[in-house]
Amino acid sequence: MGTNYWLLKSEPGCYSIDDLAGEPDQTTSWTGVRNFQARNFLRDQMSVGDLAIFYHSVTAPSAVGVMRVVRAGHADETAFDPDDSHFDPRSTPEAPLWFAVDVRLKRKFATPVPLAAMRVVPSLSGMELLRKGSRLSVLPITKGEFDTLCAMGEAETPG
DNA sequence: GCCAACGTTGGC
DNA sequence: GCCAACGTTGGC
Repeated sequence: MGTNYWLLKSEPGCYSIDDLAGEPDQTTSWTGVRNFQARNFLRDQMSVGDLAIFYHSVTAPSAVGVMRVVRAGHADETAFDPDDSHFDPRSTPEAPLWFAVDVRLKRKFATPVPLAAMRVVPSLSGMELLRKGSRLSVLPITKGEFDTLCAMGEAETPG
């Protein structure tokens, strides 16, 4: 099975690409996802070696870099912690409800790719991200979409 | 099983 | 700050 491509959302006020860059090994567990469709992607579809776009939502919505999946789906430990804001008593170590993958920063884009810039690129028009009301925080993208976003992110700043 | 109410997400 | 869209919950 080949490499799959993903887009992972985070509000930078909660966890940004610079937070990831500051982690040991620039690696973290992508925790806190509490949506069943996104959970299914994390648990069932993401494999070691898959590549993912890091997307900042809400504040200056934009694609900001690339990550590699370094550990496949496993229980999201934050669901077990009553002091964590993502605590969910329905999830237990014996029968986890929520899952995470581990990701390592591959590179931060030279230039963030704003959502508005994506909207005007025809080859990106199929992305779920661009659909009005799209709220899925883990979503598959195609290799073509991934490559296009990378090219835009590494392009020289105009002017 | 339906559906209204509610809370959350997220662009603008 | 506003509001549209969505997922979840809970009454019936």
